[in-house]
Amino acid sequence: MENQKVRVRFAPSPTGPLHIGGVRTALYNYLFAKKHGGDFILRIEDTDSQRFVAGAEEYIIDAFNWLGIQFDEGVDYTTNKATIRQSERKPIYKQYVDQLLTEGLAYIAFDTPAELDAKRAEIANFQYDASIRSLMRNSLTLPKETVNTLISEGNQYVVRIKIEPGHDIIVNDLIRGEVKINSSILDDKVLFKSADQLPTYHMANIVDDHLMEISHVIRGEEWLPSAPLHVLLYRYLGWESTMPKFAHLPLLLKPDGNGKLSKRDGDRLGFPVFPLQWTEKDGNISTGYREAGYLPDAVVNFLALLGWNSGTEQEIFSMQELIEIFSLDRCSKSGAKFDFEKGKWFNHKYIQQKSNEEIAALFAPILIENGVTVSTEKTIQIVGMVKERVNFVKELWAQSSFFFVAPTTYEEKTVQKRWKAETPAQLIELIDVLNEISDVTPHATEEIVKAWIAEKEYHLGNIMNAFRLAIVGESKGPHMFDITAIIGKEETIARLKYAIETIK
RNA sequence: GGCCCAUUCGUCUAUCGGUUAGGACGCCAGGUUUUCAUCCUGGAAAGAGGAGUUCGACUCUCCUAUGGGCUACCA
Repeated sequence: MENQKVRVRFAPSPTGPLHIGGVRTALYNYLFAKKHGGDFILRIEDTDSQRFVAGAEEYIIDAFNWLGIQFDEGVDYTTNKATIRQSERKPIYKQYVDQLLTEGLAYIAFDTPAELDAKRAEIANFQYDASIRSLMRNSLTLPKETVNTLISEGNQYVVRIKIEPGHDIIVNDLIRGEVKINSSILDDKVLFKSADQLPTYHMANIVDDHLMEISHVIRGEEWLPSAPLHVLLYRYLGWESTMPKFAHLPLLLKPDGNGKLSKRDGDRLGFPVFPLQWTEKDGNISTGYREAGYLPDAVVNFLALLGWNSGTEQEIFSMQELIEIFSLDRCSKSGAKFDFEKGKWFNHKYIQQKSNEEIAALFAPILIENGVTVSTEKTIQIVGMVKERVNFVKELWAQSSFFFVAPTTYEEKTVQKRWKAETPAQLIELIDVLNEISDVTPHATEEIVKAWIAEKEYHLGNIMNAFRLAIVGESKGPHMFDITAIIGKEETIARLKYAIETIK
């Protein structure tokens, strides 16, 4: 048992796009598995036929592909389809439900939703426990013949776990330590529904984790309250000695206010909560980290540090470094508010870290979108000049559009500040100076222009800022002579002439 | 309402009884940049409250408060 191979799973329900909190849970599972040379498994928990959403499963696999998180089992990467679905394992669960039934550890209940609602209204703090079940219509209160008759007549029923009250159940959590709960506050949870012949989450989850030899269950804190039930199920099924170890992760919280992070927060606060874009049935589109311009490794890094830290002051980690250094005992216990600003910073860092070639390749489609045709070589060069000023690849356009498109208007504030009465005459002189230059490299041009400014005793700042305004249209951008070298002498002069004519 | 979990700068966090309570994001200031941004330097900024235990508590215990989760024939 102690030397058992590490096998962990990510077990989403295909009820919609994968939430960023789910991504983090999966990431921690992945890091833990890889750290220990174990397996990471995808299992689709589609036991709720009502809430199934088409496309969700594909979305989940696409998202992890984008993030660079690979499953060892549960995905067929030639077709990009999930291979383990609970909805396809009905007979397996049924077998164990029957086992519990014959051993008297579970029972059949015929209560209708209406009957249950009535009881809830009647009894404060209603829970379906030892005292209540004696008042309800189930195989514990009804004669055996009646039960059989009800079933054969086609009445729907559920199977409930039979919980004995009055004893403590201990859950040993790797992150939280020992959590003790008294069985009296647990209710007889539904394990199986006759209507669709499917188990509920709890039953399917325990059976699958056991059968798949899962060693560690790493999941969100929202599962902590049902962990005692799960321990009980392992016990009832006779699997307690090989029960996986539990680790309940803190939740991702809203950046403002209270509550856990939800899809609506993204819409409301203007940041993605999904890895990839998702289009709903009604056509509503929720943006994703990918579409927002995030680099997948930046997202991974950012998420890894939301609820875990290395204990060092390092903050930038590659996936490989994370795998080496990750450990569950450095996970924090309290929920983490989602800080979108820090996410931007991570992306900025990752953009700087990448080569100009890589960033240029991501920028190329944006150039095409803007109707610009330019060589790869030049794109790489320009990216090198402006990438340090952006957080996202798409911001590169605003920082570099003047390389491709001449300004037709000029920022008013800068005109006021930089365009003096003598400026037009000086720039006409500058055109003459530039015309004489044969070596247009940044350095050579700079030498000559500066020599002219010095000779005429002009104010360097005044000339250069007016020059920049004419070429860029505003007061921003890289070194002036780097810009002129890229756009060329003809274009530089044309822009100067246009500015002289246009700016009054 | 009941049960469970949590609580260090605005945010993410370090600290595993003895520290000037450290780092990062963000913010502010200065520097670099002939511009803008980047970058560099500096600054403001925290132990929820109250009882214990201890020579000594951010750290251990209890109470309170606050936040979060669960309380479905959802997962």
